[in-house]
Amino acid sequence: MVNSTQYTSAALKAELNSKGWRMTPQRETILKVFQELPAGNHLNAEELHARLETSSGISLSTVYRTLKLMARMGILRELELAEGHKHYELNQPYPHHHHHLVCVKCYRTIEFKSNPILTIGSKAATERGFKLLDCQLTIHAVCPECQRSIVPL
Amino acid sequence: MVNSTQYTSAALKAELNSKGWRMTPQRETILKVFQELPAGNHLNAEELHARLETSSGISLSTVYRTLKLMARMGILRELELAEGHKHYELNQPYPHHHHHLVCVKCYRTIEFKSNPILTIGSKAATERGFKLLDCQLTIHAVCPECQRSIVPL
DNA sequence: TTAAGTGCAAAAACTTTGCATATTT
DNA sequence: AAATATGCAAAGTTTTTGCACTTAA
Repeated sequence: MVNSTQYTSAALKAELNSKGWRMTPQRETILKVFQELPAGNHLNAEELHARLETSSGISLSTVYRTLKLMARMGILRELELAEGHKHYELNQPYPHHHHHLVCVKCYRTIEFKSNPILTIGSKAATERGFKLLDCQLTIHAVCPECQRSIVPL
Repeated sequence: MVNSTQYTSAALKAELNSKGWRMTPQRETILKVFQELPAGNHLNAEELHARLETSSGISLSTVYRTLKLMARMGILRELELAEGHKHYELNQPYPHHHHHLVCVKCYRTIEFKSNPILTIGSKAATERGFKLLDCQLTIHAVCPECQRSIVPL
């Protein structure tokens, strides 16, 4: 378990309460799933729901509501890597913060880090008075394998 | 009309043909719509279809198919700025290439440029053998106005 | 000619919402 | 006690697909 200490459920509760929202077992469980997710993994709503269903019976509605809430709070990052559905991962601070290189054909995804980008992104936001939540470079490209294949689309 | 000379329909035809695909009036028309779109504008499938419907009667299916095709060819950029639907814009080279700063609450979007990011992105792709199609930094943040409002979500 | 592209309508996939009930604060 | 959150089922959006017909190469 690599990332489990980043963001405690107490911190989540505090942040929720400061805005008049509430901590619930569902939200705590969902946070935990993301914290225990191995680096480089992402989940969409359906996948998260599948993991939760067995143990806790959290509904799909709540999954969607929680993902949106946490993304807007800056706790989760919304990734648009593959077709059709958003994926989510923990929004981690500096040493773990990373970007994505995605093959538009096979959707293979590679993570990479870059401090300069983080710096440029923060500056772009703050100098316009925006409060930064997330800063992600997404590179769309064709991977070496797919460059060779003549497969269409 | 600022960008009309960037990418001719002849160039599109050549690129399509090189892969066994075909130029069609629909594809030509859609390219033209994007070329004539004022800087800073984006269209989703529905909006593009609405513009086409009046004159040319291009179907929604074709709109979706064409957007996906052109995005994967690197001609269009797929943007994930607001809720629920993708937006598209021309994927423009260097002097026009830009990134997006988006308010997660009101979805106000600001474009900004950065050469260093383009450089870092190209390098990240090519040093892994990927052929670069697009490189976009998306910054999620809260705009000054929305920081003041206590409106939830 | 013949393989790719289009339009249509139907289906699929994804996400949101209304409402009664349960829970935090 | 009051207001937020949840679960369920239903509805809403967005996107894809099958198929017969058309058209570019």
